[in-house]
Amino acid sequence: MGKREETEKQILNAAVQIISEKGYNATKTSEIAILADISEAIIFKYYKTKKGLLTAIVNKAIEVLGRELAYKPIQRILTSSADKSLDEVFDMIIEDRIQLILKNHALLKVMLTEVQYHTDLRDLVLDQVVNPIFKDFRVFMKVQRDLGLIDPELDDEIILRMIASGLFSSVLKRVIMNQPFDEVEIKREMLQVKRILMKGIMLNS
Amino acid sequence: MGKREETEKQILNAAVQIISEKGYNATKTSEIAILADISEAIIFKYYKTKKGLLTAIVNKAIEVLGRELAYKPIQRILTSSADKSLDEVFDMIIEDRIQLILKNHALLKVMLTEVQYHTDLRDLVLDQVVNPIFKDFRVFMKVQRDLGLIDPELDDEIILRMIASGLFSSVLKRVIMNQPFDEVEIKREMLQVKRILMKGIMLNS
Amino acid sequence: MGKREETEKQILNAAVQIISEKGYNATKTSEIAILADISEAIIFKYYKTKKGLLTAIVNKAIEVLGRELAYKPIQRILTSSADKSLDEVFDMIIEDRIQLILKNHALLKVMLTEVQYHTDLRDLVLDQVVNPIFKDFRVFMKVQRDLGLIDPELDDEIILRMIASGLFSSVLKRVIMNQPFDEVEIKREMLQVKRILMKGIMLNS
Amino acid sequence: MGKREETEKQILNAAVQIISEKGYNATKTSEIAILADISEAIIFKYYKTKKGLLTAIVNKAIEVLGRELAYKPIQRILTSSADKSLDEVFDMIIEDRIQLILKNHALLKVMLTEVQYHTDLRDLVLDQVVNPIFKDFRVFMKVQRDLGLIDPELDDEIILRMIASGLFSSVLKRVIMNQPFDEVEIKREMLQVKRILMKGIMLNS
DNA sequence: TATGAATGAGCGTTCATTCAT
DNA sequence: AATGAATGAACGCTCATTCAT
Repeated sequence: MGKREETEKQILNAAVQIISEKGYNATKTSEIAILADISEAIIFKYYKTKKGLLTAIVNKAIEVLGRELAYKPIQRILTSSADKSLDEVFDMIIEDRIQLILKNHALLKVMLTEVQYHTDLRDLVLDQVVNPIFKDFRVFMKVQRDLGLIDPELDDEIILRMIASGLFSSVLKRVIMNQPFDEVEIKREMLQVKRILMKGIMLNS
Repeated sequence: MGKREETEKQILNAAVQIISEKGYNATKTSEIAILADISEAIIFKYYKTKKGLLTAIVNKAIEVLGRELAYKPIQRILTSSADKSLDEVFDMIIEDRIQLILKNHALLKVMLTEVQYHTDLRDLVLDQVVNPIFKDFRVFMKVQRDLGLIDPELDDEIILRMIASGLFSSVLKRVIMNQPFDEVEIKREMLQVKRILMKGIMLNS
Repeated sequence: MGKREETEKQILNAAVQIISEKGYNATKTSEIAILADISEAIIFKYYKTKKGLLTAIVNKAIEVLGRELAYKPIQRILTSSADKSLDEVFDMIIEDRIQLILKNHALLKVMLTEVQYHTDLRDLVLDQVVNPIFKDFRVFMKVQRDLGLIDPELDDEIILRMIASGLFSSVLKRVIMNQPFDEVEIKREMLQVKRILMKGIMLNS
Repeated sequence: MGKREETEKQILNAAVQIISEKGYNATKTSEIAILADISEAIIFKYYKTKKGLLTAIVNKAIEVLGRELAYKPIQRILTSSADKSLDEVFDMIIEDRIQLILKNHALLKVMLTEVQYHTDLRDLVLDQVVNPIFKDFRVFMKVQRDLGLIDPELDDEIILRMIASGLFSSVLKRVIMNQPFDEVEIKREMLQVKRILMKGIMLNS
C-alpha cells in the first residue's frame, strides 16, 4: 500500500470512530489528527474541508455496503431466480452478513446519523443505496406475490421498511445504549425478528 | 400565563424547531434568540447554559410523553384489566395518539437524537420513559402469555422493540426524508404494520 | 457619541494605522485588536470579515474625500462660475487642503494601495471619487479652453493626471520613504509643482 | 543555458507575474510552483525563503534597470557631454525605452510596490537605482542651469520627481486599472507630458 | 536532484457566555 | 427584567517550510 493510502486509511478510521461516538459537529479535527497520529494539516490536504472528510466517509460506507454487505450479494439472490424464498433472504442476511455489519457498524452509524442533516449526502445515499435495493426488492416481491406467498394487503415499501428496521433494531439499540456487540445474542434476536416477520408478511398456509 | 412562562415557551419552541432540523451542536443560541424574538442573553438567564436548554427540552418531552402521549393512557390499558387485548393496544395508539405524535414530532426527534450523545439525558429517558413502559408491558404480556395468545418463542423485549420501531418507522422515515406528514397516509401505514405484527407475534389460532 | 460608535472609531483608527504601514495582507486582526484595545471578536461582530473592515475603511476614505478634502469644495470652484482660474484651483488645494490631506494620509494611502488588488473597491473609488471629479474638471476645462487659456494640444485627462500625480508626489514620496511630514516643506514643494504645471499647461501669453 | 538557470527563470517569471497581480503577501508559493510547472520544494532549495525569492526579483529588477532600461544609457547621455539637452533626454526615454518598460512593467511594479514594506529592499533600490540616477541628474542639471536654460526657482529634486512621475503615470494608470498596454497611445501621452514639462521647467525663451 | 508527503505555527472566524446599564 | 456590548477560548483552515526517498 502506498504511503498516502496508508495515511488516508488512518485518518478515515480515526474520523469514523470519533464521529460515531460524538457526532460530526462535536468532533474536532484536532482530535482526529491525534487519534490518527498525523498532523491536522494533512486532513485538509487530502479532504479540503471537514465536510469533505465526512463525504469521504459516507462514500466509503456506500462502497462497503455495495461491495460487501447488502447490495450485491442480496441482489444476486433477489434477482437470480424465482425459487429463492423470503426465508432464504433472511437467512442470507442473518447468517452471512452479521459479522460485516458489526465490523462496520461505526461507519454505518455515521452514514445513517449524518444523512439527516446533510441534504447532499442524503441524496447520495438514496441514489446509491436505498433506491437500488428497493428496485431489486420490488422485482423479487413481484415473483413472491405471483406465487401467492405474500399477504396482498401489504405494500412492498412497508414490508421492506419492517425488514430493515426490524433487523437493524438489535444493532441500533446497542449503538444508542452504548452496549457491547455480542454476536451470538444479536443472531438470536434477529432470528426472533425473522420469525415475527415471516409469519406476519406471508399468507397463512 | 405569566410573562416569563410566555417567553420560556417561545424559547423552547424555537429551540426545538431548529435543533430538530440541524442538531444540537449545529444550532447556535443566536439563531434561537432570533427565531424566538428575544435577546440571546435571557436564554442564559433562564437556562444557565446551552446544555441546560437541551435538558429542559428533553424534560418537556418526557413530560409530554408521560402526560399526553404514551405512558399514562397506555399504562391505564396495560394495567387495568386482563381482558385488554394486544389488538386494543395497537388501536389505541394508532387511533388516539397519532395526532399527538405528529404535533410533537420535532420534540420527540430532538429527544431521541440527542440521547445518543448525552449520557445524563439517556439515563433520564431510560428511567422516566423506557423502563416504566417496559415494566407495565411485561405485566401486560404475562397476562397475554398466560392466556396462550403469544408465541412463546419470542422475548418480551423483542416484541416491544418491534412494536415501537414498526410504529415509529412511518414517522421516522418522514422526518429523515423531510417529507410532509399526511395523517391519513400514516394511519394507513400503521395499520399495515399492526397487521404484520399481530400475525407475527400471536400464536396461530 | 454612542458606545458602539466610539468602539468602531477605535477599531478603524487602529486598522488604518497598521494597514497603512504594513499592507492589508500583512496586518493581523489580532494586532488591530491590541492597538485598538478591544477584543478581536468585536471586529468581526461589526465588520463580519477582515475584508469587510477594509471596505469600511475605503468607504470612510471616500466619505472624507467627498466631504472634506477634494470633491465638494473643489467642485464648488470648478462649477460655480467661469471666472475661476486654474491658478485659483491650485491655490485652493495647496492652501486649504494640505492639512486635511496630511491628517488623513494614512487613510488615503490604504485606499490607494489596496485599490490595486480589490476589483470591487476599485470600482467603488472610480464611481464615487475619480469619475465625479473628472466630470467636473472637464466642464471647468471647457470654460478655460474657450477663454483660450489652455494649450490645445493637451488632453484633459493628461492635464488632470499631471496635476494629481504632481501634487501627490510630495506626499507619496514621504509615505514610501517613511519620512516625516513637514507642512512648510510640502507646501514649498507644491508651489514649485504648481509653477511647473501652470507654465506647462497654459498657453504662452 | 543550464537546466538550473532555466528552472530559475521559470520560477522568477511565474513569481513576478503573480506577485504583480496580487501582491507579495497574497501570493502563495504553491501558486508560483504550479504556474512555473515545478515542485514547490525547489523554490526553497534555490531561494531558501519566500522573502529570498522576492529579494531575487528585486535584484533582477535592479539589474534590468541598470543594464537595459534607464540607468546606463541615460547615464551615458547625462554624463557624456554638455551639449545634450533636456529635450534629448526626454526623447531618448520615450523613443527608445518604452518597449523595455512595457516588457518589464510587472517586474518594475513588484519592485516599486514591495519597496514600501521592506526596509532592506528599499535601501537596496535607493542605493543601486535612485541615488546613482539622481547623482548623474544633478551633474547634468548643473550644466543646463549654467547655460541659463532652467527656471532657477525649481529644485533639482522636484524636477526629477515630476519627470519620473509624469512619464510613469501613463504606465501606472494602466497597471492599476488593469488596462491593456497600447504602445502608440502611451507614446502619444508621453509626448504630451514631455510638452508640459519642457515648457514648465525651462526658462521662457 | 527533485519531489510527494508531512507539519508547526499561526490566522481569521465563531460562539457560548458574561457584564454593565 | 431585559438587552446591547463585549469577550475568551477554541475551531477550521492555510501556508511557508522541512524531510525522506
